[in-house]
Amino acid sequence: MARPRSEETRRAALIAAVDLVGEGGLVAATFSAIAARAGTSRVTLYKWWDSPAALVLDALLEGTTASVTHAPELSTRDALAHQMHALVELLTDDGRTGAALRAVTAQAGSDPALRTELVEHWLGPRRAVAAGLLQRGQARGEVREGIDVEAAVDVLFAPLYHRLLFGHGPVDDRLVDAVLDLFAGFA
Amino acid sequence: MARPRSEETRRAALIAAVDLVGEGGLVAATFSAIAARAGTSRVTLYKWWDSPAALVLDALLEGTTASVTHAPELSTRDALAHQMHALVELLTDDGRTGAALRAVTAQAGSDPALRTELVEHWLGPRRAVAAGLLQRGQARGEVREGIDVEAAVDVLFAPLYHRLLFGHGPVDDRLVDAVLDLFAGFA
Amino acid sequence: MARPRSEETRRAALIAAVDLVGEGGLVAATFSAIAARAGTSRVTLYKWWDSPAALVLDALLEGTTASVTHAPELSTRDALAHQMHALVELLTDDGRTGAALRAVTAQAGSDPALRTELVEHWLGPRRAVAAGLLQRGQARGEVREGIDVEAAVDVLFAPLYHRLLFGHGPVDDRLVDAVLDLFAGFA
Amino acid sequence: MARPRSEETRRAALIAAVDLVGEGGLVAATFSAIAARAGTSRVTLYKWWDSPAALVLDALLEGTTASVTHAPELSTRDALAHQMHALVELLTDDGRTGAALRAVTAQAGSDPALRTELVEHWLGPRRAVAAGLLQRGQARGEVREGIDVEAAVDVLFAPLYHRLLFGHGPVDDRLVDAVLDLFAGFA
DNA sequence: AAATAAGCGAGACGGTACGTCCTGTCTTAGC
DNA sequence: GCTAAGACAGGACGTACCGTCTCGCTTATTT
Repeated sequence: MARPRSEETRRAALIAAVDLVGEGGLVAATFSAIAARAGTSRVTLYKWWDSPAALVLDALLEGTTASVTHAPELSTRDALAHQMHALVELLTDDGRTGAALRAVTAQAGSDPALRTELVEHWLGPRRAVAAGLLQRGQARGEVREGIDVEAAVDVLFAPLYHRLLFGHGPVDDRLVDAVLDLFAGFA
Repeated sequence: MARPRSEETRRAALIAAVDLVGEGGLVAATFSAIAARAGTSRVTLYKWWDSPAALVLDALLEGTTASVTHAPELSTRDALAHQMHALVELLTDDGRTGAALRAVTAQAGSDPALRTELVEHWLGPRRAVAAGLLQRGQARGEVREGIDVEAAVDVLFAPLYHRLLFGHGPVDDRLVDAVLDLFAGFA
Repeated sequence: MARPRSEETRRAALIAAVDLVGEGGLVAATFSAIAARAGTSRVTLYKWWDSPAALVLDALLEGTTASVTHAPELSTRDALAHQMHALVELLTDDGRTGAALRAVTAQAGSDPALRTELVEHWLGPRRAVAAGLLQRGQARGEVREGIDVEAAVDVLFAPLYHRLLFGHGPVDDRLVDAVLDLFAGFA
Repeated sequence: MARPRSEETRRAALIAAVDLVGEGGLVAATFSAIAARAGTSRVTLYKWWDSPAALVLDALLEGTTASVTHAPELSTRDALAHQMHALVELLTDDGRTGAALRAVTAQAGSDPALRTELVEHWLGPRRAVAAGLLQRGQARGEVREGIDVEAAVDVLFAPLYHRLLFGHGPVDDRLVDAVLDLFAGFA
């Protein structure tokens, strides 16, 4: 019995936010700036999102829902490699997504609510996929039984996020191969 | 030929900054708040540091200069374990340092200048030590010859920083052991 | 289609400003102090006034709108005397207005925008009245035809403002009488 | 047993101050700016002057000491006209002096100490000369006996300062003539 | 069809931090 | 003892954004 939320406004906000992050980092993506660019009212943004970072995260999740892939025919190593390469590509592709993810990641360090969201909706699902692959590998005999699966996921993916954040080395396919080469989890 | 910088003021600022980060994250550590707590002038802070994060980093570096250890009698694995455990302890000890490092790390994601400082003065020296251990290990025959040393350092340490940032799992000695167990760099 | 300006806030600012000028001169009437005393936000003041002096001028204009008087039955000399005495009374009455006018007048010397405002909304209307009286006097034959009306207005009123500013002599009714006695404009 | 005050430094400060006032008004003539331009230390300025305005006034007095003229052969009217024209010339000549005087005058409105200085060392001597001329005129029979001499001085000179401050009309020789024409003090 | 309720743009407002400027005081060292 | 150099606390400046608050218009449902 009331007017429904305007989808048009919502999309305009998401696009404006990601654009602004791409141009000037998360600092540039203030509610004021997003509202101005999206042609909406600031109050509307406050109503639907807690912070600019939450808005960017929302955009991020919307833009990359189809990242969970099924490939039963691949070996565990190849499947993991596939997922890692996909992440690398995502982070380095057009810059937009990488910049947005880096911004949100950084902000999460000083915003517990955002961190929870990020872990729950971004990191969690991706970790679950990787953990699933490792467990499937154990069932198949391709992965050692005794390993700490959670730690293994960290060993495989943390280097990528780590370099994304600090920029002390490139995030590329060579890194993925090197990490897999140094991973002692395979049988 | 002029009044020298007040060391007292400087220390008060460092302490106030770290305390504030511990209490309310980097958001709480504004120059205004630091100045108020340290009993100094805001302008003085602007004069000596570029941002609150830079100030916190300064405090961090000052508080942990003696982290580079020599232990030639240890095996490469034990030496690396030692360094990793030391990092874990640092991050979990009183909470202060961990919170500060998390804050600075996060902020580095959206502050290139800070990132440079952080990589140069915090991450760099620690990575150099680890890389040195790995190379010494290669000379000793304890570490495989063909590995990518830089990537190896990432594989070993990134999981710790990763969990520090996202909090999706504990940063403890068990994690260190699990990571070392999954590290395929040893001969 | 938006929240209307708060008249309450506006009045509080005007009162606070005049009070502060009365207590400590225009130096004391900073936007910070006015905001603090009026219980408003500093930013709101910046939004509506260019400077504390402009705010005080606003208050001045608001407080003395009814100064233009009609008295067709008076002679030109008496009408001018009336206006001059009214100004004297205004400047010496409670001290508030005199102090405010002195402050604004002084400030106008180093603030072109304020000077324009002051001339346009304070000095101008009052000069126009006086000039009107003189011209009416010329039509009536009470004032010499050949005089420079603008200069005459200066001769009559400048001494009052001059003494207000420098305080080298009293601004009182005796001065008004003396000035009129020394004015050679009457036929 | 001590180093004497540096005359060189003093002159540099005076020149710098007047220059700065000429360029950007009294607002631009801060102790900081004067010190920087004069190549002296700020503290030295604090030691010798109370405020930038006092410094400018000092320069003003120094530059125009020779303005008191003797001319016994002139009529009272001509002598007064001479003094008034001299003032007009001073205020309009190169702009430097006029700007400085206007600035100091304005500042005097909100600085009692400066006002005292200004009245005592600038306005007072000039008023005394004019008053002296009027009294000499009374002795000679050129000036009416019954007039208020102080008020007369105001009537003659206030219009010049008034226009200088408000800029509502030109300060020129025509004004001087008009004022003298409207002055009813002559016998 | 009208009433109702929420969505929304516009903009005012108090609040807080920003980064800068100047003040007045101080400390140190050179002349 | 004058001076230059510069550190420091303090306070105002003008700006930006935040989060909240009226407003009044628009847009769907729901009686």
